Amino acid sequence: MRTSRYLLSTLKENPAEAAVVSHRLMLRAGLIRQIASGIYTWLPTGLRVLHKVENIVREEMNRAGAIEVSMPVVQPAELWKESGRYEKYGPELCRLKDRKHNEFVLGPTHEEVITAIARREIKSARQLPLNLYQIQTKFRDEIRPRFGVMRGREFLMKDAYSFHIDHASLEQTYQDMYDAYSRIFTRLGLDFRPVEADTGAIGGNHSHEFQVLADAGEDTIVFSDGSDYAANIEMAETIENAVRPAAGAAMDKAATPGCHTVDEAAQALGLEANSVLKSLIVRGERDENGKYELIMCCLKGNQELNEVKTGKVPGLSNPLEFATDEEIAAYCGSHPGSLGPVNFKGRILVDRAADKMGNFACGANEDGYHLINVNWDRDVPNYEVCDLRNVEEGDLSPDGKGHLHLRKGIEVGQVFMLGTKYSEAMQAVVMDENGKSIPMEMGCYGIGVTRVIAAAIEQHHDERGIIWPESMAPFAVSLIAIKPGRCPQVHEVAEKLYAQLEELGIEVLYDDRDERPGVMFADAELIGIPHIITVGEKSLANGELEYKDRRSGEKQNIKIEDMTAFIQQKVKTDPIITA
RNA sequence: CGGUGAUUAGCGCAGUCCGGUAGCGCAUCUGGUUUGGGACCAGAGGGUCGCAGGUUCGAAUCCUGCAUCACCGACCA
Repeated sequence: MRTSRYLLSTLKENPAEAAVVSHRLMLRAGLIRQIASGIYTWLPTGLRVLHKVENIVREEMNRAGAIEVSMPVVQPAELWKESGRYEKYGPELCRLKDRKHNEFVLGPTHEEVITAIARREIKSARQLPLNLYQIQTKFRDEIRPRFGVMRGREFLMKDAYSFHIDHASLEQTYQDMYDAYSRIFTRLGLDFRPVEADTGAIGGNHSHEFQVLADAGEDTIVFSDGSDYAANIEMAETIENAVRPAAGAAMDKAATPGCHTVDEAAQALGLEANSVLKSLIVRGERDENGKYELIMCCLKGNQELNEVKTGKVPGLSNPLEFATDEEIAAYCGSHPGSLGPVNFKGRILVDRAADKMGNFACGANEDGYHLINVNWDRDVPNYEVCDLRNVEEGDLSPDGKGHLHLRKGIEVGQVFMLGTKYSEAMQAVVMDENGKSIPMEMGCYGIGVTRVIAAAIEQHHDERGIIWPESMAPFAVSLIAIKPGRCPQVHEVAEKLYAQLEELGIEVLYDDRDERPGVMFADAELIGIPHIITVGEKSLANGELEYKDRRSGEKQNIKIEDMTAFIQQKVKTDPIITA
């Protein structure tokens, strides 16, 4: 490709709206342009990268035995009503009507469509297992799109769905997909971790996320330094090895006027936050009339409630809902900030770490007062101990091996065992050997193709721009001719080398603009092309060309006649897994 | 959805408090000088000041409403 005939679209200045480095560089390098909040055009350079990622994903999916299909973006609402998600999915599901007032949705995911296909096309258990995938546009009307394509509303996703006669077969395909994902992200040059994950809105009973480690990530992941335990913080657990101290002096009441937070109360009482109990009021499960009870959750004052784990406690609202201040005042007789388990009239859940506290302080259920020297059992006879808190840096690994560490991650893929959630709701059944019709076991497996690109940039950049992993680069080689208009030999050599590289099937961006060298170097480095060849008068005098490695910055001169072989060798270093 | 802020040339911004001929830098075009890391000089083009209404002799500026965008939070494969 000649730069003079291409749309480079690089920006010299930083766009005002971009807060994270990948968003900024994607705009500056001319990969994407925003057309509305969370909705982007992919410019030529960006699209080349997108195709690179797609092709690697496609190769590995095919290798793992999945079959490619393409499903519609616009889907009849009818299917979503059948699965029950038309009501359940919420405002993130974009709904629309056609001219005949029929209801449709923009697909945020494709379980409904694939299940409708499977129940019609799969006629015999002998066709199983079957794994179908597509690489296709999704639309989710996110509350707050941000960070460019990292959390867009319209995005490209590879989604695969597998169908099985039994759970053992599902487990096999789940493992195959897990392995395929590991190969994909390795080939893409990403530093990633598979972690145990919550199943969220998709449902199902077992799931792993593939997280790319990056400070800009929106997820917190937890892993052990003594084993291969790794989990999203939503799921992560720990072992509490503290021992509850013996109860001491009798419970007493202390005035804490104006104290509304744990820290304020602790300071007023002359205690550390970890000696004060944090009491939160949440809603229980709704009954058929929509009524619910209020439940108290107790944590150590310096620890955080984990809403996902708490929502899974039987009898609690899930997703977890907090009580309003009005509900709390009416029920407890005091406001948040003065709440505590002593004489609380409802169900009390105590986090496992908080259960190890003794002689602690807590709210008195009376505005402006706290209780001190409180002890479980003695002062609070009825309570349940559960796992309610977020794990913290340095906590023990739940397998007893090593300690936990927290890092930020970008979720680029997730694999789920769905079980029969959709096949039962939508009657996707096959006959078993006894002639009995049974719902198929299902799995689903997603990769955020557009998000992968942002994640790669978060991990691979410097002050000059993007440094693409070889496998994702929009071009393998940047060929820069210094002032070809002034020196005919430069022009001649550059043109010849360009033709040779093209002939070899190496993707070259040949900067033939006759710009000042600084402009061309800056663009090549901003776009992140891994190999930069410069043709200039200086080294031509010795019969040489200049080579620069974008990643290491190392330069070397190569004889003109050796350059094509040299580059062929360089381009071959793509870390393709041949397993 | 709550909080905060923004919207002026293709991009980045000033001007708004205190109403009076719409500006700066970059980019673009022309001419010249330069020529190995985002050149310099001279000139030119480019604007319904987000939209609608109001106040005023006069509105980018004041008032009202709306829209869009961003950031923080809540939420989220």
